[in-house]
Order: sequence, then C-alpha cells, then structure tokens
Amino acid sequence: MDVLERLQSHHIKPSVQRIAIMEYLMAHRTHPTVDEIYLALSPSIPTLSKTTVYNTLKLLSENGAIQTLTIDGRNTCYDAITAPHAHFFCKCCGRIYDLTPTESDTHPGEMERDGHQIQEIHHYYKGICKQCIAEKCLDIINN
Amino acid sequence: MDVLERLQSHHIKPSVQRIAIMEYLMAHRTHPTVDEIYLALSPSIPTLSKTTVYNTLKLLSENGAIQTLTIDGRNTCYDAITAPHAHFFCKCCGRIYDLTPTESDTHPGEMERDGHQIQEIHHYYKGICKQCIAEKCLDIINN
DNA sequence: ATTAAAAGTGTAACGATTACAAACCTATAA
DNA sequence: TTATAGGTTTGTAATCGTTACACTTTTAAT
Repeated sequence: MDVLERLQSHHIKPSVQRIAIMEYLMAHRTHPTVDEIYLALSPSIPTLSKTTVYNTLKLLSENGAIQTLTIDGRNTCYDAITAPHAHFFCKCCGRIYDLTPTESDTHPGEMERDGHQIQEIHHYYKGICKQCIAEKCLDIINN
Repeated sequence: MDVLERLQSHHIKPSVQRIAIMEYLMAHRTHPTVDEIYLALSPSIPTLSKTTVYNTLKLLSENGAIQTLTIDGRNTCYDAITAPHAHFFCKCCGRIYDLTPTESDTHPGEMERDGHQIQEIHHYYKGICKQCIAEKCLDIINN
C-alpha cells in the first residue's frame, strides 16, 4: 500500500506536507519524534512549520493512520505500523526497536478487561539494547 | 510491609517528606501525578516543595521502591506496586486502573528479547472504563 | 557546640506541546 | 476569469510539566 492509498483509506485529504510526513514514517522504521521528522523534511519542504508536523501527526493518529508512542515521557514518538506490536526502548542510546512478535503479542486481543472497553494496546520493554551491550556503554545503566 | 521497612529495604534514608510520599503512594492506589501528591500532602506538610516531590519520586523510582508510569505523555504517574502488572487508562475520565493479572502478565518474563536485555516491562491498555461506559460520557471517545 | 554532608526549598530556566490569528491554497460557483 | 468559502499551513506567543541551581535547613558525627 502506498502513501496516497494509506491516507485516503483513513479519510485524510492529501497535501504535500501530509504525504511527506506519512511517507517519512512509512520509510523510516525508527519511531521518530516530531523534531526528527521536522529536521528531516525541512530541506525538501523549506516552508514546513513544526506546528504543521504536530497537527499532521495528530490528525494521522486520530484517524488511525499511525500510532503514537509515549514511552519515555520526554518525547512522543510515532510509528506507521498500527497493528499492536511490542517495542523495546534502550536506556543507553534512546533507540526504540520493534520486537519480533510472540504469541502473547499477536493474540487477537480481547476488547474488554475487567469490564473496561479496550481501544489500544501498548506493550513495551526498557533495558539495554543488543548493540549497547556489545559496545559496553554500560555506565549509563543507572536509570 | 510498612513504609519505613519499604524505604530501608531499598536503601533510602527516611525523612518526613520521603515517608509521607511513600505512605501516600502505598495508601492511594490511584496512580497519582506529582501535582496530586503535592496537593494532598501540602496541608499536613506546609513547607513541602514541589521540587521535593519530584526529587523524592525520582529517588524512590531509581531505587526500585516505586514504579514510574508514562502512559499519557502529559503527566507522569507513580505506582507503589513494583511487580509488573497491566494498567488501563480511561480516555474519558483519565483514571488509571490496575488490571487483574492474567497468565501473560504474570509469566516470569524472559529477561531478554531479540538480544536486548530487559529491565522493565510496561503493559497498558487505553479505552473507556466501565464506569464511563455506564455514565455514557461517550462524546469524548474521539481521541 | 562545631562542622560537614545530606535533604529540602523556591525561583528561574528549559523544552515539548498547544492556542491562536494571519496568510495561503484549492475548488467550486458566478 | 474572478470571487468566494473552506480547509490547510504557518509563525509567534502562551502553557505547563519538569529540571537546574543556589540557598537554607536538617541531620549526624565529632
């Protein structure tokens, strides 16, 4: 599915900015922040405003075209994959990884728990990523 | 386990403020924010500073005496229960509930996923809580 | 009682996000 | 083509949770 279809299937009228932002998220599976998206697209869209990035991400998220991740409290991150899947946040380098799904992640998921109606599932881990373990940047573990 | 033991078992030197904050968290299972804790304790500790609440919660969290929840991005919440358990965030009223544990929540939990070293497990749902469904405050569902 | 270290306090700074009003497009109708 | 309306984008200012920092208070040891 390409960018345009993705937008249209979620009833979002396309625009240069919306296409660029959606495209960026689909191409970069790094769970970028508003700032990262803004800095990446500014060169090609010099008039781009950070407010537009905020507005567009909110629109995309509310229409179910993308997923919002609030993992570290400081920065909100965004993910083009909307199917529920677990994430891993590295306390050392700050990267967010997608985890290969397990049965418990992919189980169809009851839409109800204790009588509450579930609309979103969030599942993530925090720790030290494979790469940082290798690089022994373990001094920052304290947190 | 009472408050003092709890602090000492995590190598935290007790003080009036620390005891009050830890006590509040153990007594109120509402996953309060810094503001809620500050407002609740101010009357009994008039000199209390909000900075102290921040500092203390950070200390407690870093020493494993409490758990930090970053669910809605706006406000960080705190939980005296440190054992991993799932939460439910109501988009309507903003309350955070503890969910009764299931097998997948309580499984001992591998300390490794895709080669990354896991230190914390976070699992939560978002939706409309039982009570809000009953009260039909469904107009705010859009989000 | 003295003194050093730890803890608490208040204000100022910071930074992510949002509010808001003006400017800009885009499309349709006259 | 021009006019007009609605939606979109933009930039600046405001908001608000959090942190930095310097000062004061408390604690514990000598």
